[in-house]
Amino acid sequence: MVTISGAELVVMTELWKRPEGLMTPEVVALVRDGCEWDENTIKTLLTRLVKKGAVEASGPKRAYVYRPLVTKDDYREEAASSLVRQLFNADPAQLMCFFAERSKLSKSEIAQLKDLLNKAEAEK
Amino acid sequence: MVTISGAELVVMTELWKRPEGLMTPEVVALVRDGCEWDENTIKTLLTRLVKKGAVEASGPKRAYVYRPLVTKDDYREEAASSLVRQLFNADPAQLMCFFAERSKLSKSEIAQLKDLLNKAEAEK
DNA sequence: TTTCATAAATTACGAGTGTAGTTTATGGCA
DNA sequence: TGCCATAAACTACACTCGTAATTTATGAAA
Repeated sequence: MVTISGAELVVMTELWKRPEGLMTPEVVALVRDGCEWDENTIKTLLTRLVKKGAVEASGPKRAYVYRPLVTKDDYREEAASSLVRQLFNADPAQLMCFFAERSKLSKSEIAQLKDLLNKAEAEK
Repeated sequence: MVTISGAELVVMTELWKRPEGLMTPEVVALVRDGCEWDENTIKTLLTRLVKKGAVEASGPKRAYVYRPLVTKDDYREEAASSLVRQLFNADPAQLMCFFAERSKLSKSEIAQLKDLLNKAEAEK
């Protein structure tokens, strides 16, 4: 149950894209590509993520390699469950209906989803 | 884009259940039914919600009636979109797939969803 | 009319967040 | 071998949040 704040999530997102691990300048460059944060800001976020246990910093001093400890899938699970709990009566189906009704899904997405639902049904 | 914090959301949830409006003691009682917060805590949350514009306090002094200004549906939309943006590549279909794969949906829920998808498809 | 219960407002306070500036330590280059 | 760039650590600061305690104002009861 590591909590990741909004700004921290932006950094995590880059780390998730490079599971091999990244060094400070790379993280800074990647994050900077999407926003205007100061280098120090990004370093602060990295440090906080390490302190929280969401990221590990390994390797020699002055040349740390940062890697996510919390996986994207785990975090998705946590965040999605929390949303469902708070706003959709803890019932995932309600969230899905909500989206099915109001999202403009493409034909192929609809087909894909029906396929997944058929599989889920078959596994019962 | 009114932001509603976690604790505030608990209060909003009760207000959403009674759109007619509630007076302080009622809000306190309803919220207290689900948790152990101090009365003052709940009043603080109400005040903050009013200041944020998420709730209106109308009526005579010392007998305010509180009503949600932000609808539950709007807030669901905002929260769900934000989750999708941050963690699912801004693509609702990805969130739905995520749930379709890992949630234990009941047979009837699956049927309901397929039905909704068929309708969405027909409307294209 | 004075008092009391209590609704509303004000104040509190530590932890977390967004957003950096400042200081320190050090590996590599001149 | 001394200096500099810079990685990492430390400090900052206003704002939000969770969680209340305190103060003020007032309608109703005595």
